[in-house]
Amino acid sequence: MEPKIKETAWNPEIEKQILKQWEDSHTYEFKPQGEVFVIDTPPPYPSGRPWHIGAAAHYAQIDMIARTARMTGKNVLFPIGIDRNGLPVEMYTEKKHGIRMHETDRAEFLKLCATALDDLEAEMIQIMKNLGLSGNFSEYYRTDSEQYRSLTQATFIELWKKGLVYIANRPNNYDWITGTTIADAEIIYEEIPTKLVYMKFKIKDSDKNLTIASTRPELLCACQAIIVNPEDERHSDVIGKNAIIPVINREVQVRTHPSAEKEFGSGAVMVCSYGDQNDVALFRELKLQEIVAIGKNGRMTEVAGPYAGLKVKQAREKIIEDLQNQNLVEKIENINHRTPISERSKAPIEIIPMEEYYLKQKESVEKIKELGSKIVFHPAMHKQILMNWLESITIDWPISRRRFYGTEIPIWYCKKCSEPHVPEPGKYYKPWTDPSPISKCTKCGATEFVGEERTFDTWMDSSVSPLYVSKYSRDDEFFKKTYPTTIRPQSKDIVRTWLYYTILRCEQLTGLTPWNEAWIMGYGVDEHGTKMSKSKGNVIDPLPVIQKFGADTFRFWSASEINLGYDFRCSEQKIETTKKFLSKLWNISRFLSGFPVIKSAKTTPTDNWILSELDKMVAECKKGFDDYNFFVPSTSIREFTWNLFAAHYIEMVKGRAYSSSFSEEERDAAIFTLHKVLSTLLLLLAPITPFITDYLWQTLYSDKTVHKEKFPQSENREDWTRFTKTITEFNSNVWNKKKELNLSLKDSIEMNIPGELQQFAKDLQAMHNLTS
RNA sequence: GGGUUCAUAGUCCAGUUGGUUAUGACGUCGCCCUUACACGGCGAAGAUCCAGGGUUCAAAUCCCUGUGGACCCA
Repeated sequence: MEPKIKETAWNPEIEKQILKQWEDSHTYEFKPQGEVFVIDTPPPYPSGRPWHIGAAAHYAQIDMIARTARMTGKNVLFPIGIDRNGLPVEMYTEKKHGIRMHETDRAEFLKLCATALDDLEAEMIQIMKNLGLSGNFSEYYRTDSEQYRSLTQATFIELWKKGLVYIANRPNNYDWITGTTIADAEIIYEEIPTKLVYMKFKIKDSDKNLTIASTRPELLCACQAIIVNPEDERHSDVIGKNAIIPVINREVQVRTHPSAEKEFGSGAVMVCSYGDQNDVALFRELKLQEIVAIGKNGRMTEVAGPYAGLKVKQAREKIIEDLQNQNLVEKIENINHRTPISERSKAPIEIIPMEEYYLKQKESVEKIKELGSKIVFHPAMHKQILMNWLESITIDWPISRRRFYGTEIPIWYCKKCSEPHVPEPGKYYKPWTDPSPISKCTKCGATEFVGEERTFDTWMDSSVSPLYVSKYSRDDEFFKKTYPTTIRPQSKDIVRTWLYYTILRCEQLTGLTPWNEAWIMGYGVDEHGTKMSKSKGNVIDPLPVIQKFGADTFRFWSASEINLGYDFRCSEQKIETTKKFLSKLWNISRFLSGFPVIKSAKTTPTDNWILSELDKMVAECKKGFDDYNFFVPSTSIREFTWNLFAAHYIEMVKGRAYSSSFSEEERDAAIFTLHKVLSTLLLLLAPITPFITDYLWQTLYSDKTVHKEKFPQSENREDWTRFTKTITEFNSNVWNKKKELNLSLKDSIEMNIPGELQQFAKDLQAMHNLTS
């Protein structure tokens, strides 16, 4: 019989035809019936070219989750969305057009942002399609669409009415480059070289000096207390006395507080509004009157006297100079200071009191711990990231931002009495340009309103993604069937933001968990283990890699390289060598395509042996699939296929399958077993490498797609795996012996088959041409 | 300072509840076209399982201490 498969290698070009076939026959259409499985897909952010190869690997794996669920008979909702709100596109647009957002017409600026996003988004969608994602592309959503933003606004209005939103004037993390308040989660810390200035403070009514070391001398004008450690004997004599602030010449009291470290500087610390978070805590605890020394423009305010109007850095230089001129500096040390900076703009953040909207979260912490404890994490260890974060929440969530490209806060203020009003939920509101939907102030009865100009923190949008995909408030029946959703896949760096905020918001709105499972992935790093970044030049563009090697190769690499939850290395060379496995699978199939498919047969010991090994592997794969850890099935399938099935079994039964000196029954048993193993392998590999498996499945076994099939089950066969070691060792011995004697593999040789292997003797004799 | 986590051949990685000679891949080096595959086959070299201590008849595996890295928090 002529082999059905002619080519000697898998051609990734075929992927395009298969993709079209899936699309034309709506292979992955979701029906909200039976057992449903809903994925809260992370909508990727098109922040620039190229898309991160680690992200592409991540989405390939999310698709494996979807396909795994389908192969266990579930109806899978795998939404595809694009996240389009937030700072990065604003910064990208500013740079691209050489403009400043706050100096540009708002409507004009928004248009430029949207255009920039469209281009980047198109490429992303193309990569996702090429990767073979079985998602719902026909209904892909954008977080800046009217429908999405109206949901964000509606959920805000709901929480507002529940009394969970308030305005407060509080010290805020402020990024003066981007001109906006930022949440704790957006702050990163960097070691920055800075001067630690030892300044001399005169003690009032005494000739004593107290030395205080600080990295922020420009905040002297905002100093309201000096603290020393109560156990620090060096300073016990000045406690309770007043010190005179150098240059400023104002008096402040010296107090004791345990947060003053004896080892740092001189042991005495000045408390200013606000040098760092510890200052904020001390002002609150000691009930000090705050002095606002730095303005929103990043310059010193009037209270700084001669330094008013200078930028923080300039003011620092100037005041150090003045201190030195007046002989008030003891010494200056150059140190590396761990400085909080804005994750986005990389500018040092300032702590400035500002009026912002807050969403209450402190009182939800216990409830979220309870929900969190019920969510199954894959891998389990990453639940700890959430729990640690919950432990450290101290303030409510500031949700307002002074930015343009985001969902507008739907509030109108009465022009007369400033009372805020929220409109009815369900529509998309743009208060900065829309006429007020409120006609009369509920407080004073006035009829003129002014719209809010600020937008929400982008996590306000992202945190309702499970509600959006399950059609919350849009389609009750659909929502009932799909919420809580099944699983949230995401990377581990945004557990404390996206994962946490989603649980918070969904709990506040529905009282339920957003999902039952969370699947947490590590980062993709380069081949040496360092983070990829544009500045280092070690970024790998996924598109050419996928075009060169094909999606299946990329996917199998992703599965076999990434151990769930751990960081993984990306190297083109590794991806290239993965291709060899697909080649192996292809050629095994090519060999089998020369034999008819036989549905049942009376198997021989050799057949029973490989079927028993197959059974064992199926059970192992199941464990991996159950945990959505594709490393487990991909590596065990590869090892079985290459090192047992191809290397030993196929070689052992080749003679029998070609039927030179065997009975018809024996021949059929070999052919039956060969097909049995291959078809099982194709089913197991279908979620990982959907293209090649579907092609081979349809060529060899069916006129229907493999992706409507179910996983094979372990058959609890009699265990023959105890022979594996002896068989492989015997084969190795023969090969070695022939090599020693300089014989070709087909030459005959005289060797004894060990007693244990007598039941396999006929196959072994034919395989090695034994004469004994 | 606290937490999570990691440490196994030149490189990457496996090692389930402790049990003979530590898994596989990449790379390297030999030999080989053998009727599925040279994108292949066979073989070889390459590991003080981070260090020290403890538990045990027995430790890569469990416990303690330390060192080094990654990430998070303060």
